Amino acid sequence: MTKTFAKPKEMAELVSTQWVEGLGSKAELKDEDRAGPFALVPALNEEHDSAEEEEEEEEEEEDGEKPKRRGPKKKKMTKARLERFRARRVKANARERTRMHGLNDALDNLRRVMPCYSKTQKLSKIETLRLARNYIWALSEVLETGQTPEGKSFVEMLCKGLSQPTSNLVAGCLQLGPQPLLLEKHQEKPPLGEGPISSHPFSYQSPGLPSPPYGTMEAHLLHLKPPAFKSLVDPSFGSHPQNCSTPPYEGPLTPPLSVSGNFSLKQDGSPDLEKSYPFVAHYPSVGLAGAHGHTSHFQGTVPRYEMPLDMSYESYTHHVAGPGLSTIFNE
DNA sequence: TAGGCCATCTGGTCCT
DNA sequence: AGGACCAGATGGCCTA
Repeated sequence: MTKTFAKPKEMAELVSTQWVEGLGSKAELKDEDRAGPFALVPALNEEHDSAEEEEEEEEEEEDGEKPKRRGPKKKKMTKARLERFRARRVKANARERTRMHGLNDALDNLRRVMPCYSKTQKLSKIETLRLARNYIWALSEVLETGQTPEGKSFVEMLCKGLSQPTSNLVAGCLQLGPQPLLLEKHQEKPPLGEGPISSHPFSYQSPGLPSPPYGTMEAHLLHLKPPAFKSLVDPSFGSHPQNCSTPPYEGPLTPPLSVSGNFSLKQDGSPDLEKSYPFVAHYPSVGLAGAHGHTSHFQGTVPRYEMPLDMSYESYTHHVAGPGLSTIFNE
């Protein structure tokens, strides 16, 4: 990143004060290298060159009649060695940057499949890893028990060990608050296609409810880029021709999963898409709940949008979000 | 202003 | 020898 070199003037000043003694302390080395491109500008290094030349002269003298020093012989930093060292360091730095960028890309891909994802409100690295751990754990529970935990406990599972702001973010994204949920089953389901849109059963927004921290639900939906679960089943997916960095993730951002239960089936075994999951959730503002300006109370009815196992992601998004948004999903 | 987060540089270690 | 990986150090940016 160019961030480090955002202040060329300061960098030039740094460079002008370094490298008087060849390989100096770590701090000196670092400052020099931090100068990056500037270190390679001859004009900035003139005085260092002269210092190095002196060293070379000293080395020549040593070969003469001067008494030899005791102890391990320190290799002098000749101009050539210095240049080799610098070139090596520059290359190593570039590799390290690339490596870290690959790591960050991978982390970003991980963020995208978390239950709450926002380009604008990115989870920190450590919180992403913690949430991922919890998410895996929660999904494993679902697989093992065959039952999806009730909404509140699912959020609790997800938020275990997370910081308060992140917990609030997750709860906000899932439209569940840190307060106990009051479940009611008398609310009417909104008509499919008219009502609120959900890309993820957790990230439902009722009409009149506060927007998710990342903005409107539609804005959130714009992040979605299926092909459905392709990366999970296609071994060839993920090969990257150029370098070892993680390939860009193009799968679904968050696998649909029901808060209220597993994929519900009608009596004939066909997927029941009509069921809704009504509840009233209260979550008053808590200390840090305003991490993303999401501190209000809400009440709502959450439709039970679940993707049946035998349904393609495209059909699912079409069904849930209507033709318009499913076009966005599947473009 | 302190603290959290991040990008980058660096030297050490291990491996090929 | 050179690359990958790692952890420590450092400084910048942002926010409460």
